Amino acid sequence: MITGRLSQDMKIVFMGTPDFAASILSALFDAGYMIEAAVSQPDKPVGRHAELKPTAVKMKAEELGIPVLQPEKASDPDFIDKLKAMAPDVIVVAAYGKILKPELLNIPRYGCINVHASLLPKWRGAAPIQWAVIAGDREAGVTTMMMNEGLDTGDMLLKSSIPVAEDETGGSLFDKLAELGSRLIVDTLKDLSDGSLRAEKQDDGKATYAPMLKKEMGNIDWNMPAADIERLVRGLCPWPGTFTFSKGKMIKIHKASIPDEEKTAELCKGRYASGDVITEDGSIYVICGSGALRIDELQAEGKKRMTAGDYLKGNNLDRFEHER
RNA sequence: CGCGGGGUAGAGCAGUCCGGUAGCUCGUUGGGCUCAUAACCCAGAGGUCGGUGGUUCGAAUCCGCCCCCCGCAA
Repeated sequence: MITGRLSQDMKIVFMGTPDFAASILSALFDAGYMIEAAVSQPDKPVGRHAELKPTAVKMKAEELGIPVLQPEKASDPDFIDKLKAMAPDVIVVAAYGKILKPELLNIPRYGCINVHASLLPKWRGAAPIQWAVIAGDREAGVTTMMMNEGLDTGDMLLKSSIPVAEDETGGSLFDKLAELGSRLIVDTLKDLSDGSLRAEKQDDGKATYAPMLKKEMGNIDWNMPAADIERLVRGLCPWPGTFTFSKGKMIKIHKASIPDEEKTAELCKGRYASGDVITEDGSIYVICGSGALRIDELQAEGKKRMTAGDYLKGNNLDRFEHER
């Protein structure tokens, strides 16, 4: 493994917040880059007793001995001054979570490079990974780009893709893309120092958007086709999760699958309405707008996650509702 | 001090309000029936009822404190 001296001498400032970003930071460190500072969102109260929890990037940076900055606003004058004083050659941004102004984008000599977890221009925005799963994309990937003022609209540098597995979840794809992105950013910086990097404009006409995930998105509408619901369950797993209601109580759906055609035909033969539940032999089947869904793992209020079989040993179900 | 649910047999639950032999379903063990079975029938094993202190003749149950798990909200 040969890393050019020039690249190792590049001064980098990193900006990012969640796990995905922490992986990227880790990769840069392992590749031997000088990281002047890691910028992350302020700690937020999290958990059952509203304790302050450091971001994934902050924890990783502290572990690696990299100074951490957590400005309330990325446009904060003091913060901008500090960045300027560091005189970074490049700023690497991964899921930082805030729009960056030109004032900041123009600080580094080579500009700001973003690692985005989609094959741009597809899935611009906050939650590209989950949307790829929800939409049933056959392939997903990561793209590095030169940042501009828009939302993931910058010129693309390198791109890398992988197939989406049949049983892919938001979480599993997240892990794969974090790995892929880690390699891609290192390659990108290497090409940058080689001078072999070429930027390519995005085709705005083909752009799609991946808006931030909201809890409410996980409220299952049983009138939807079973296949769509199954993808939604996978895409929103493990966060924010999908759920439904039974007898006024919320039930989380952790894992679901599509029964084979024979089973589906048998289930849909009866006079059932969307949301009706059929239980047999330790399995839970729900009638959907079209087809039926088998619930494999679920969780009742105040209870732990369990298999359908375990749940049925002490509970019964007749219907799932869209509202409490 | 954000709101709330829960901890009872290997698993999932009931019983707690109104103290009085610890129960259900599944699993498990042995036996039976059957051409056969994951099906059916019979029998059995398996619990210091999260911990601890108190009230009581008597506590899973009532009261105090502690530990652990989980949902909501942020």
